[in-house]
Amino acid sequence: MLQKRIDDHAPPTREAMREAEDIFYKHLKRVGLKHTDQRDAILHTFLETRDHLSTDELFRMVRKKDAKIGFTTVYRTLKLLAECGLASEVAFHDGVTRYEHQFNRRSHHHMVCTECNASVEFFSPEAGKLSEDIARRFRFDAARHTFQIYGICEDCRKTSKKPV
Amino acid sequence: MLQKRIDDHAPPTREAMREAEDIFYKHLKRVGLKHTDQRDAILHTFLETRDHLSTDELFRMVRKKDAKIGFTTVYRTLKLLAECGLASEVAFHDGVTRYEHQFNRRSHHHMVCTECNASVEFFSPEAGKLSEDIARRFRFDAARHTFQIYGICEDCRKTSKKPV
DNA sequence: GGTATAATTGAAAATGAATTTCAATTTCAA
DNA sequence: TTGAAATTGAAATTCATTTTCAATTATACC
Repeated sequence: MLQKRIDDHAPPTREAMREAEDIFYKHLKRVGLKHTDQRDAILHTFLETRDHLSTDELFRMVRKKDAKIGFTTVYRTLKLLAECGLASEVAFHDGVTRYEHQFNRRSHHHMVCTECNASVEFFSPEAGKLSEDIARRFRFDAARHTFQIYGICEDCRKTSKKPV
Repeated sequence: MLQKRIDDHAPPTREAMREAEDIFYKHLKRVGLKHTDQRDAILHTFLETRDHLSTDELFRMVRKKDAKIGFTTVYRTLKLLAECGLASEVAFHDGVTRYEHQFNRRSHHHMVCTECNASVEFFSPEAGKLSEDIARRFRFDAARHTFQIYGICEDCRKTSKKPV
Protein backbone atom coordinates (compact mmCIF):
# COMPACT_ATOMS: atom_id res chain seq x y z
CA MET A 1 0.00 0.00 0.00
CA LEU A 2 1.24 3.37 -1.00
CA GLN A 3 2.09 5.70 1.81
CA LYS A 4 3.09 9.28 1.41
CA ARG A 5 4.54 11.62 3.91
CA ILE A 6 4.41 15.35 3.91
CA ASP A 7 7.44 15.93 6.05
CA ASP A 8 10.77 14.25 6.34
CA HIS A 9 11.09 12.16 9.37
CA ALA A 10 14.63 11.67 10.59
CA PRO A 11 15.49 8.37 12.25
CA PRO A 12 15.59 8.71 16.03
CA THR A 13 18.85 9.91 17.55
CA ARG A 14 20.58 7.81 20.18
CA GLU A 15 19.36 10.39 22.64
CA ALA A 16 15.76 9.95 21.57
CA MET A 17 16.08 6.18 21.75
CA ARG A 18 17.31 6.37 25.29
CA GLU A 19 14.50 8.68 26.23
CA ALA A 20 11.95 6.30 24.78
CA GLU A 21 13.52 3.36 26.57
CA ASP A 22 13.29 5.32 29.74
CA ILE A 23 9.59 5.94 29.26
CA PHE A 24 9.01 2.31 28.37
CA TYR A 25 10.93 0.78 31.25
CA LYS A 26 9.52 3.16 33.80
CA HIS A 27 6.13 2.07 32.62
CA LEU A 28 7.06 -1.60 32.92
CA LYS A 29 8.34 -1.07 36.44
CA ARG A 30 5.19 0.80 37.37
CA VAL A 31 2.95 -2.07 36.37
CA GLY A 32 5.31 -4.75 37.72
CA LEU A 33 6.64 -6.13 34.46
CA LYS A 34 10.13 -7.08 33.50
CA HIS A 35 12.86 -5.86 31.22
CA THR A 36 13.63 -8.35 28.47
CA ASP A 37 15.73 -8.49 25.36
CA GLN A 38 12.71 -9.12 23.22
CA ARG A 39 10.95 -6.01 24.44
CA ASP A 40 14.10 -4.04 23.81
CA ALA A 41 14.43 -5.28 20.27
CA ILE A 42 10.79 -4.61 19.52
CA LEU A 43 10.91 -1.10 20.92
CA HIS A 44 13.99 -0.29 18.87
CA THR A 45 12.61 -1.68 15.67
CA PHE A 46 9.36 0.12 16.21
CA LEU A 47 10.99 3.49 16.78
CA GLU A 48 12.92 3.17 13.56
CA THR A 49 9.77 2.78 11.54
CA ARG A 50 7.72 5.37 9.82
CA ASP A 51 4.14 5.25 8.73
CA HIS A 52 1.58 2.92 10.16
CA LEU A 53 2.43 -0.65 10.93
CA SER A 54 0.20 -3.59 11.57
CA THR A 55 1.33 -6.05 14.21
CA ASP A 56 2.26 -8.45 11.48
CA GLU A 57 4.33 -5.90 9.61
CA LEU A 58 6.27 -5.04 12.73
CA PHE A 59 6.68 -8.72 13.45
CA ARG A 60 8.31 -9.23 10.06
CA MET A 61 10.70 -6.38 10.67
CA VAL A 62 11.61 -7.61 14.12
CA ARG A 63 12.17 -11.09 12.81
CA LYS A 64 14.89 -9.81 10.51
CA LYS A 65 16.86 -8.71 13.55
CA ASP A 66 16.12 -11.69 15.70
CA ALA A 67 14.39 -14.65 14.13
CA LYS A 68 13.52 -16.15 17.47
CA ILE A 69 11.09 -13.44 18.50
CA GLY A 70 7.50 -14.55 18.05
CA PHE A 71 4.43 -12.82 16.77
CA THR A 72 2.72 -13.01 20.13
CA THR A 73 5.49 -11.11 21.84
CA VAL A 74 5.36 -8.37 19.24
CA TYR A 75 1.61 -8.21 19.64
CA ARG A 76 1.86 -7.91 23.41
CA THR A 77 4.69 -5.41 23.33
CA LEU A 78 2.79 -3.20 20.97
CA LYS A 79 -0.03 -3.11 23.48
CA LEU A 80 2.43 -2.11 26.18
CA LEU A 81 3.84 0.62 24.00
CA ALA A 82 0.37 1.92 23.41
CA GLU A 83 -0.31 1.87 27.14
CA CYS A 84 2.57 4.18 27.91
CA GLY A 85 1.87 6.47 25.00
CA LEU A 86 4.84 5.57 22.82
CA ALA A 87 2.55 4.05 20.23
CA SER A 88 -0.97 4.76 19.24
CA GLU A 89 -3.54 2.87 17.31
CA VAL A 90 -4.78 4.15 14.00
CA ALA A 91 -7.87 2.66 12.39
CA PHE A 92 -8.23 2.96 8.64
CA HIS A 93 -11.43 0.91 8.44
CA ASP A 94 -9.85 -1.89 6.48
CA GLY A 95 -9.99 -4.46 9.23
CA VAL A 96 -6.40 -4.18 10.41
CA THR A 97 -5.22 -2.28 13.44
CA ARG A 98 -2.14 -0.23 12.82
CA TYR A 99 0.22 1.48 15.16
CA GLU A 100 2.42 4.45 14.75
CA HIS A 101 4.95 5.75 17.18
CA GLN A 102 4.26 8.95 18.92
CA PHE A 103 7.74 9.62 20.13
CA ASN A 104 9.11 13.01 19.27
CA ARG A 105 6.59 13.61 16.58
CA ARG A 106 4.36 16.52 16.11
CA SER A 107 0.79 15.49 16.41
CA HIS A 108 -0.46 14.66 12.96
CA HIS A 109 -3.42 13.22 11.19
CA HIS A 110 -4.42 11.23 8.15
CA MET A 111 -6.15 11.48 4.89
CA VAL A 112 -7.12 8.08 3.58
CA CYS A 113 -8.10 7.40 0.01
CA THR A 114 -11.01 4.99 0.02
CA GLU A 115 -10.13 3.98 -3.52
CA CYS A 116 -6.49 2.90 -3.28
CA ASN A 117 -6.09 2.93 0.51
CA ALA A 118 -3.15 5.29 0.30
CA SER A 119 -2.76 7.43 3.35
CA VAL A 120 -1.28 10.85 3.56
CA GLU A 121 -0.27 12.43 6.81
CA PHE A 122 -0.83 16.04 7.52
CA PHE A 123 -0.30 18.34 10.42
CA SER A 124 -2.85 20.49 12.05
CA PRO A 125 -2.10 22.23 15.31
CA GLU A 126 -5.69 23.41 15.17
CA ALA A 127 -6.90 19.88 15.68
CA GLY A 128 -4.87 19.61 18.85
CA LYS A 129 -6.29 22.84 20.16
CA LEU A 130 -9.78 21.69 19.28
CA SER A 131 -9.21 18.49 21.19
CA GLU A 132 -8.06 20.35 24.28
CA ASP A 133 -10.93 22.77 24.21
CA ILE A 134 -13.54 20.11 23.86
CA ALA A 135 -12.05 17.85 26.52
CA ARG A 136 -12.00 20.74 28.95
CA ARG A 137 -15.59 21.53 28.21
CA PHE A 138 -16.71 17.99 29.00
CA ARG A 139 -14.28 17.41 31.87
CA PHE A 140 -12.59 14.69 29.91
CA ASP A 141 -9.00 13.76 30.59
CA ALA A 142 -7.90 13.60 26.96
CA ALA A 143 -4.93 11.39 26.24
CA ARG A 144 -4.90 11.54 22.48
CA HIS A 145 -7.08 12.16 19.51
CA THR A 146 -7.42 11.08 15.94
CA PHE A 147 -8.52 13.11 12.99
CA GLN A 148 -9.02 11.36 9.72
CA ILE A 149 -10.35 12.50 6.41
CA TYR A 150 -11.71 9.95 3.97
CA GLY A 151 -12.09 10.63 0.32
CA ILE A 152 -10.62 10.11 -3.10
CA CYS A 153 -7.09 11.21 -3.84
CA GLU A 154 -6.11 13.14 -6.92
CA ASP A 155 -4.53 10.15 -8.66
CA CYS A 156 -7.59 7.97 -8.28
CA ARG A 157 -9.84 10.74 -9.48
CA LYS A 158 -7.78 10.93 -12.64
CA THR A 159 -7.64 7.21 -13.33
CA SER A 160 -11.31 6.63 -12.57
CA LYS A 161 -12.15 9.01 -15.39
CA LYS A 162 -11.15 6.25 -17.75
CA PRO A 163 -14.00 4.05 -18.91
CA VAL A 164 -14.59 1.07 -16.65
CA MET B 1 -22.13 -0.04 27.04
CA LEU B 2 -23.06 3.38 28.24
CA GLN B 3 -23.69 5.93 25.55
CA LYS B 4 -24.41 9.54 26.19
CA ARG B 5 -25.70 12.14 23.87
CA ILE B 6 -25.30 15.85 24.08
CA ASP B 7 -28.24 16.76 21.94
CA ASP B 8 -31.69 15.39 21.59
CA HIS B 9 -32.19 13.47 18.45
CA ALA B 10 -35.75 13.34 17.23
CA PRO B 11 -36.88 10.22 15.39
CA PRO B 12 -36.98 10.79 11.64
CA THR B 13 -40.11 12.33 10.19
CA ARG B 14 -42.02 10.55 7.47
CA GLU B 15 -40.63 13.16 5.16
CA ALA B 16 -37.06 12.37 6.17
CA MET B 17 -37.67 8.67 5.78
CA ARG B 18 -38.89 9.16 2.27
CA GLU B 19 -35.92 11.29 1.43
CA ALA B 20 -33.57 8.63 2.74
CA GLU B 21 -35.38 5.93 0.79
CA ASP B 22 -34.99 8.04 -2.27
CA ILE B 23 -31.25 8.34 -1.78
CA PHE B 24 -30.96 4.63 -1.11
CA TYR B 25 -33.01 3.42 -4.04
CA LYS B 26 -31.41 5.82 -6.46
CA HIS B 27 -28.10 4.39 -5.36
CA LEU B 28 -29.33 0.84 -5.87
CA LYS B 29 -30.55 1.66 -9.32
CA ARG B 30 -27.30 3.32 -10.19
CA VAL B 31 -25.29 0.23 -9.36
CA GLY B 32 -27.84 -2.17 -10.83
CA LEU B 33 -29.29 -3.64 -7.65
CA LYS B 34 -32.85 -4.36 -6.71
CA HIS B 35 -35.45 -3.02 -4.35
CA THR B 36 -36.40 -5.60 -1.74
CA ASP B 37 -38.52 -5.75 1.39
CA GLN B 38 -35.53 -6.74 3.46
CA ARG B 39 -33.55 -3.72 2.39
CA ASP B 40 -36.52 -1.54 3.16
CA ALA B 41 -36.93 -2.94 6.63
CA ILE B 42 -33.24 -2.60 7.39
CA LEU B 43 -33.10 0.98 6.17
CA HIS B 44 -36.09 1.92 8.31
CA THR B 45 -34.81 0.25 11.41
CA PHE B 46 -31.43 1.81 10.94
CA LEU B 47 -32.80 5.32 10.58
CA GLU B 48 -34.75 4.98 13.79
CA THR B 49 -31.64 4.21 15.76
CA ARG B 50 -29.37 6.53 17.63
CA ASP B 51 -25.82 6.08 18.69
CA HIS B 52 -23.45 3.63 17.10
CA LEU B 53 -24.57 0.20 16.13
CA SER B 54 -22.58 -2.87 15.31
CA THR B 55 -23.91 -5.07 12.53
CA ASP B 56 -25.00 -7.55 15.14
CA GLU B 57 -26.86 -4.95 17.17
CA LEU B 58 -28.74 -3.76 14.11
CA PHE B 59 -29.46 -7.36 13.16
CA ARG B 60 -31.09 -7.95 16.55
CA MET B 61 -33.26 -4.88 16.12
CA VAL B 62 -34.26 -5.84 12.61
CA ARG B 63 -35.09 -9.33 13.75
CA LYS B 64 -37.70 -7.99 16.13
CA LYS B 65 -39.59 -6.55 13.17
CA ASP B 66 -39.09 -9.45 10.83
CA ALA B 67 -37.60 -12.62 12.22
CA LYS B 68 -36.84 -14.00 8.78
CA ILE B 69 -34.20 -11.43 7.89
CA GLY B 70 -30.73 -12.87 8.25
CA PHE B 71 -27.54 -11.44 9.59
CA THR B 72 -25.85 -11.55 6.22
CA THR B 73 -28.49 -9.36 4.66
CA VAL B 74 -28.13 -6.80 7.40
CA TYR B 75 -24.40 -6.91 6.96
CA ARG B 76 -24.63 -6.36 3.24
CA THR B 77 -27.26 -3.67 3.47
CA LEU B 78 -25.18 -1.75 5.96
CA LYS B 79 -22.37 -1.73 3.43
CA LEU B 80 -24.73 -0.39 0.81
CA LEU B 81 -25.93 2.32 3.16
CA ALA B 82 -22.36 3.30 3.80
CA GLU B 83 -21.70 3.40 0.06
CA CYS B 84 -24.37 5.97 -0.56
CA GLY B 85 -23.48 8.03 2.47
CA LEU B 86 -26.52 7.26 4.59
CA ALA B 87 -24.34 5.43 7.10
CA SER B 88 -20.79 5.81 8.11
CA GLU B 89 -18.36 3.64 9.95
CA VAL B 90 -17.03 4.63 13.31
CA ALA B 91 -14.05 2.84 14.81
CA PHE B 92 -13.67 2.84 18.57
CA HIS B 93 -10.67 0.56 18.64
CA ASP B 94 -12.44 -2.23 20.41
CA GLY B 95 -12.51 -4.67 17.54
CA VAL B 96 -16.06 -4.03 16.39
CA THR B 97 -17.07 -1.86 13.48
CA ARG B 98 -19.98 0.37 14.24
CA TYR B 99 -22.21 2.40 12.00
CA GLU B 100 -24.17 5.52 12.60
CA HIS B 101 -26.61 7.12 10.28
CA GLN B 102 -25.66 10.36 8.68
CA PHE B 103 -29.04 11.35 7.51
CA ASN B 104 -30.16 14.79 8.60
CA ARG B 105 -27.56 15.02 11.27
CA ARG B 106 -25.08 17.71 11.88
CA SER B 107 -21.58 16.41 11.53
CA HIS B 108 -20.45 15.32 14.96
CA HIS B 109 -17.63 13.59 16.67
CA HIS B 110 -16.81 11.38 19.58
CA MET B 111 -15.05 11.28 22.85
CA VAL B 112 -14.37 7.74 23.95
CA CYS B 113 -13.45 6.77 27.48
CA THR B 114 -10.73 4.15 27.32
CA GLU B 115 -11.69 2.99 30.79
CA CYS B 116 -15.40 2.23 30.49
CA ASN B 117 -15.80 2.52 26.70
CA ALA B 118 -18.54 5.07 27.08
CA SER B 119 -18.76 7.42 24.16
CA VAL B 120 -19.98 10.96 24.13
CA GLU B 121 -20.84 12.77 20.98
CA PHE B 122 -20.00 16.37 20.50
CA PHE B 123 -20.32 18.89 17.74
CA SER B 124 -17.61 20.92 16.24
CA PRO B 125 -18.18 22.92 13.11
CA GLU B 126 -14.51 23.82 13.32
CA ALA B 127 -13.58 20.23 12.59
CA GLY B 128 -15.63 20.31 9.43
CA LYS B 129 -13.97 23.49 8.31
CA LEU B 130 -10.59 22.03 9.09
CA SER B 131 -11.40 19.00 7.00
CA GLU B 132 -12.41 21.12 4.03
CA ASP B 133 -9.36 23.33 4.24
CA ILE B 134 -6.97 20.44 4.40
CA ALA B 135 -8.63 18.48 1.64
CA ARG B 136 -8.46 21.50 -0.62
CA ARG B 137 -4.81 21.98 0.15
CA PHE B 138 -3.97 18.41 -0.86
CA ARG B 139 -6.45 18.18 -3.73
CA PHE B 140 -8.34 15.50 -1.94
CA ASP B 141 -11.98 14.89 -2.66
CA ALA B 142 -13.09 14.61 0.95
CA ALA B 143 -16.21 12.60 1.55
CA ARG B 144 -16.24 12.52 5.32
CA HIS B 145 -14.04 12.79 8.32
CA THR B 146 -13.78 11.46 11.83
CA PHE B 147 -12.52 13.21 14.88
CA GLN B 148 -12.18 11.22 18.03
CA ILE B 149 -10.77 12.07 21.40
CA TYR B 150 -9.65 9.25 23.66
CA GLY B 151 -9.21 9.68 27.36
CA ILE B 152 -10.75 9.08 30.75
CA CYS B 153 -14.16 10.41 31.54
CA GLU B 154 -15.01 12.24 34.75
CA ASP B 155 -16.83 9.29 36.30
CA CYS B 156 -13.94 6.90 35.77
CA ARG B 157 -11.49 9.42 37.15
CA LYS B 158 -13.54 9.56 40.33
CA THR B 159 -14.00 5.84 40.77
CA SER B 160 -10.40 5.02 39.96
CA LYS B 161 -9.37 7.14 42.92
CA LYS B 162 -10.66 4.32 45.10
CA PRO B 163 -8.04 1.76 46.11
CA VAL B 164 -7.74 -1.07 43.62
C1' DG C 1 -50.13 -11.86 -17.15
C1' DG C 2 -46.13 -14.88 -18.29
C1' DT C 3 -41.18 -15.69 -18.75
C1' DA C 4 -36.23 -15.30 -18.82
C1' DT C 5 -32.44 -13.28 -16.61
C1' DA C 6 -30.00 -11.61 -13.05
C1' DA C 7 -29.90 -10.23 -8.36
C1' DT C 8 -31.10 -11.60 -3.57
C1' DT C 9 -31.31 -14.17 0.39
C1' DG C 10 -29.70 -16.52 4.46
C1' DA C 11 -27.67 -20.60 6.50
C1' DA C 12 -23.48 -22.45 6.75
C1' DA C 13 -18.71 -22.47 5.95
C1' DA C 14 -14.47 -19.94 5.55
C1' DT C 15 -11.39 -16.39 6.64
C1' DG C 16 -8.20 -13.99 9.26
C1' DA C 17 -6.90 -10.67 12.79
C1' DA C 18 -6.78 -10.61 17.57
C1' DT C 19 -6.37 -13.01 21.79
C1' DT C 20 -5.61 -16.77 25.07
C1' DT C 21 -3.39 -20.96 26.72
C1' DC C 22 0.29 -23.39 28.65
C1' DA C 23 4.70 -25.58 29.43
C1' DA C 24 9.36 -24.26 29.24
C1' DT C 25 12.34 -20.41 30.07
C1' DT C 26 14.00 -16.14 31.95
C1' DT C 27 14.14 -12.16 35.09
C1' DC C 28 15.03 -10.12 39.42
C1' DA C 29 14.76 -9.22 44.32
C1' DA C 30 16.36 -11.02 48.40
C1' DT D 1 22.13 -18.61 44.34
C1' DT D 2 17.49 -19.31 44.68
C1' DG D 3 12.59 -19.11 44.41
C1' DA D 4 8.55 -16.65 43.05
C1' DA D 5 6.67 -14.40 39.41
C1' DA D 6 6.75 -12.81 34.81
C1' DT D 7 7.88 -13.98 29.95
C1' DT D 8 7.97 -16.32 25.81
C1' DG D 9 6.22 -18.32 21.58
C1' DA D 10 3.88 -22.05 19.22
C1' DA D 11 -0.42 -23.60 18.93
C1' DA D 12 -5.14 -23.33 19.80
C1' DT D 13 -9.09 -20.42 20.25
C1' DT D 14 -12.16 -16.76 19.62
C1' DC D 15 -15.04 -14.00 17.15
C1' DA D 16 -16.23 -10.34 13.80
C1' DT D 17 -16.31 -10.30 9.11
C1' DT D 18 -16.74 -12.12 4.62
C1' DT D 19 -17.71 -15.61 1.11
C1' DT D 20 -20.22 -19.51 -0.85
C1' DC D 21 -24.08 -21.58 -2.89
C1' DA D 22 -28.63 -23.40 -3.74
C1' DA D 23 -33.20 -21.79 -3.44
C1' DT D 24 -35.96 -17.70 -3.97
C1' DT D 25 -37.41 -13.27 -5.74
C1' DA D 26 -37.42 -8.84 -8.47
C1' DT D 27 -37.49 -6.71 -12.85
C1' DA D 28 -37.45 -5.95 -17.81
C1' DC D 29 -39.40 -7.55 -21.79
C1' DC D 30 -42.69 -9.64 -24.31
